[in-house]
Amino acid sequence: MSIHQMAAFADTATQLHPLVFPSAQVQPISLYGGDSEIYGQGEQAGALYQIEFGAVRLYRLLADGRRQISAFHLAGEVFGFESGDTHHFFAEAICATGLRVIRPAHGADLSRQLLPLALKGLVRAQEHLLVLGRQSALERVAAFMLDMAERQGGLETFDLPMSRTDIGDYLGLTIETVSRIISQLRARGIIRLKTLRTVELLKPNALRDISE
Amino acid sequence: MSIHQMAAFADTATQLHPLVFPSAQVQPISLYGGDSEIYGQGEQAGALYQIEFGAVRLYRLLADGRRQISAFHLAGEVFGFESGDTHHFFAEAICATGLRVIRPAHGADLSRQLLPLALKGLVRAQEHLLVLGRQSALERVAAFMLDMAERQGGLETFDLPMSRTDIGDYLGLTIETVSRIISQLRARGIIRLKTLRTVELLKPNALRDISE
DNA sequence: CGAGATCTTGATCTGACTCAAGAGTCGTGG
DNA sequence: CCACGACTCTTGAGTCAGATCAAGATCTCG
Repeated sequence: MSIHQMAAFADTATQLHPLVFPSAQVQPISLYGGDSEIYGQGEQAGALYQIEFGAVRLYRLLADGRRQISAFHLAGEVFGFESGDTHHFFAEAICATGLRVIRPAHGADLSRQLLPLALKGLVRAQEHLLVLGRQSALERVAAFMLDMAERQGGLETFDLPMSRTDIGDYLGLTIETVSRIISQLRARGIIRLKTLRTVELLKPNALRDISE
Repeated sequence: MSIHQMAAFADTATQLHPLVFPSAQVQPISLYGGDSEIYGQGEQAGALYQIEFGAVRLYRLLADGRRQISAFHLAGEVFGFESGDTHHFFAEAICATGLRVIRPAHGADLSRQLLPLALKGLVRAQEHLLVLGRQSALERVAAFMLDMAERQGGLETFDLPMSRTDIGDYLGLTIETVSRIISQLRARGIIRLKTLRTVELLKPNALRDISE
């Protein structure tokens, strides 16, 4: 999608999962190209971001460049809330992405709205700990495919907006291992790739069996 | 500590980090022996728990028994808040533990008090994702030792209330690997074990170098 | 002091990583 | 519309960190 197409789309975009933020200033949609930074670790926090279209990765880096993506966020989801007043992570658009920026009015109390989001994120992160700590490469990729399918409406065909490198950095695997496992799932007739980034689930239950 | 000693201590225990929960019923301290369940996955949630003394593990299980401890909680900390109305994890006392149970009054809104705790937990969990996804066994154990030391006041000597098995299930390692790494840190003069569960940091900066 | 649990150490194995080519895909410009 | 070039993805061969299997050693507590 070109920047021009993005701008045209943004004009007509509707708020997918409307959030009621009283006494907060909801700005028009900001556009981000692929691989562009939304905020960086250490930056001043404060705004919230709701994804209108596109996808976002949140990640941390080690000094030597090792990267762990802690979460992907898709259309409709909200991110950007922090503990303390600075960001603990990097946020980047994965592909062409439109964000609705919400800047709470000074002194406004959004805890009622944010608590459910924070708790949801906490459960998600803790479940991901189980994947990274205790599951095999095959189990990780299977669980990832199911998660992406469910978050895109549960259809049998869905997109992977992110690269194999991103998937590896999310699952704690190398790009080669991710690729090998995808090939294996393909060879076993469990998934089919319509394109490199479009997956068709042929046997979703086989994936469920694998990921336990 | 026997149950009698626990009871005697509980009578005089003070609330370490008092939380103000208006319109919530704060009950007397409940006592738990080592390895006793506080709540289970799927149980009705609702109460909050503040640790007066002792330590707690939160964990999830896979069908075949693999376990991932998502967090340890020490004296003064609060746990038990959930997304939705059922628990997503198991909570167990690690050793003799006293808990102050807080049951919010029906309809009470604690989001203002809980949001900072949930956000803190979220950052903690996401940082732990980096450890599990991208760090070596040596880096994991080093980071764990530093974390435990800091959370017990930053002294050079601190306790490990949990077993090697617990540490392994928290760090995504086997008990043998944890033991080997501890032996290696000992051989390098970085730590000393006063007892099996009491660690003395001889070179905390060496640990910091290892864990980056 | 003794028995069971917990922890340590050794030997071997293996799943995932690393290094190294190739193949495929996609956007660009002629 | 096609051809080029760069990037992403796949596949193969060899290696290694951590798992597994198997004893021992040490600790704890009755």
